[in-house]
Amino acid sequence: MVTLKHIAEKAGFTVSVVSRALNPRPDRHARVAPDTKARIEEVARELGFRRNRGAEFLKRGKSPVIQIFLPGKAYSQTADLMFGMAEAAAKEDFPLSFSFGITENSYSHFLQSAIRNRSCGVLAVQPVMAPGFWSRFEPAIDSLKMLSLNARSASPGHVPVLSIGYQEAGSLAADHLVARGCARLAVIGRAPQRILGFQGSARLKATPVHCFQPSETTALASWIREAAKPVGIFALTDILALKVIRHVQRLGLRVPEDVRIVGHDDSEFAVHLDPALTTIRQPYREQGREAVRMIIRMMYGETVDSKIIQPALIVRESA
Amino acid sequence: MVTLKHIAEKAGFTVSVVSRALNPRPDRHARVAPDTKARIEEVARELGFRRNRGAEFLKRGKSPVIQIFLPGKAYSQTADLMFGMAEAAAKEDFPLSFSFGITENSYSHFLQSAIRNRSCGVLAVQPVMAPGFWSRFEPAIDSLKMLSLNARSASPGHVPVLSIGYQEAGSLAADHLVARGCARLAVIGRAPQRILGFQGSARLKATPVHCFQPSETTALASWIREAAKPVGIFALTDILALKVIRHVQRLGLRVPEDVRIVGHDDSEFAVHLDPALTTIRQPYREQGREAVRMIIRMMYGETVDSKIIQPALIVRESA
DNA sequence: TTGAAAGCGCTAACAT
DNA sequence: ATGTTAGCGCTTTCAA
Repeated sequence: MVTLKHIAEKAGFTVSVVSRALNPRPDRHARVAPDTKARIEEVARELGFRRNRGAEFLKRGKSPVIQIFLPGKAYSQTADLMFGMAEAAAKEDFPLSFSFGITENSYSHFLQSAIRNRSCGVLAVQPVMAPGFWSRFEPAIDSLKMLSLNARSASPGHVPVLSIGYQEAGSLAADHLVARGCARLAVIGRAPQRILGFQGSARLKATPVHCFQPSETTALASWIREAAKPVGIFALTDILALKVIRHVQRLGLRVPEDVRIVGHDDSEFAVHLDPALTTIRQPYREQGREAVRMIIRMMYGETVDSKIIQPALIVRESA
Repeated sequence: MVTLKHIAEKAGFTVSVVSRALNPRPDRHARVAPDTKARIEEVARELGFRRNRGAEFLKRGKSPVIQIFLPGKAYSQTADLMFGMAEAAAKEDFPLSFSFGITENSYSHFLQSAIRNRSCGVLAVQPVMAPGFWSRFEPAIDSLKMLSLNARSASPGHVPVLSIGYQEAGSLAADHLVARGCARLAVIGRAPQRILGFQGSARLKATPVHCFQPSETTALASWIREAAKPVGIFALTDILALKVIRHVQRLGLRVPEDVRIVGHDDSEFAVHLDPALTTIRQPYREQGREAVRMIIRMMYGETVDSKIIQPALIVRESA
């Protein structure tokens, strides 16, 4: 429980000097001598000082708590995101508060609560919102530092976006399947961006793409039977891939000889399937870490740029 | 951003009275008149007041942040736990800080950090610790309110434990398999408590149990071939169950007619297997919620009792 | 039963 | 470049 006061006493300065020396964003009008700064930092290290974030932000009329809004459904992905966020936040002693929801309404509640709690850092996987949504929150919303994750709707003013490369995922899948000799491609599932990326890359290779809904497994089966082998399928989740593999094997066809399958998510079970699933791993954990790092910078007044984190293709046996 | 001050002004009292009226744990020496309390609570509700936890605990020389230590590995379960904790904490405006680790050493780091941060609430899935571990933290550890989750090692003094019913899980599996006519039972995987519960219940029904390591799939296969049908298998994770189903089907046997299989975890993919997996669902999410509720009570000085939360058998097609 | 006042750890004017 | 001071929102003596 070492405070600025302890450091001040030991180093022979006042608390304000110590505060300035250790402040992550020193005011240009409040400098300390280099020697002083070095000395104070040394003492702080010796004593194992960790700044009390609550007190720091209390003084600023704010809360250090980073408020986070996530979809309460998609399991492993959300979990990964949370893991990453928790890691990065713990490192800097920033507390977290998670809320879950998928509707515009629950998001609205969340924002109100963030404003009431004087939180200045907000991380959100935003639901699809009606136009005019943001006007409800003016002008309080401007006091919030926000970072949007995988944005689908427009955000107010200049809210930066940290995205996962969904289009790129589709692209990777198509390129891989074509490279493995598939002249006929299909995609099953609902995920506009991934489909877009898949179609885009397939078009470049002049390869036709058929799209199927998750429920259209029989339609997919007959398409598979008729198409020239080998055929390539991009399943938009690993669960779908699991189902497709089962169907293909029931049809008496072989994976990957006749049908090559790429999944998406790199779920825990993917490696245990037979054949082991080739799939796309999204760096959710890294996205979580980066999101927290970015929002912390924003909480200290920096501006950050939007960016996209790229996925990786994990090649196993199914394609 | 409504504070005690706003309420005080509107209700016509001083801040101290408002504080006492709204305090979750009012001192017996600091009562307010029932009318006053009612009036103040009304105003607080009207204004949508939410207590600033940071300031509240700052005054007490503590931090409101609940520090949480979890194994960084087992995915879906840990995620569920986190979901539950996050839900309960958000409801009461308590911030969270998660740390991940599995070694004694990382746990030691975590505790030191919790002490340094003046956190009074600690939730931990404790690793296995050497005897004498706790003496390193005396007497600072006593200032921490701790709740242990699924404890395996002893904790200092009277640290309560909130457990998952692992033994009960084994019990449920054995009872179900016997009720479904299995006269021969096996268990595959590593999880002492679940195995104990399984064996215990099987013994009561005078049914023999064979134990297999996760790697001993061939040994399991030959055991299956020779045993009188139907045979019952308890797979200690759903992933193992997936593998066993595959092996059984390759042997030309049918699930569940010849071999009945019960998994554990109720993973996302369990329902999509063929046949759909009968499995045991552990209430991790509820455990997370309850853990946070308990630790909050402890942070306010209440004492809580250890307890066990019971799992449920989800009957599908495989047994 | 209520009010006045001090102070938790920290930051940010303002003064020196 | 450093010191002094006030105050963030809240709890908690101490007095009335």
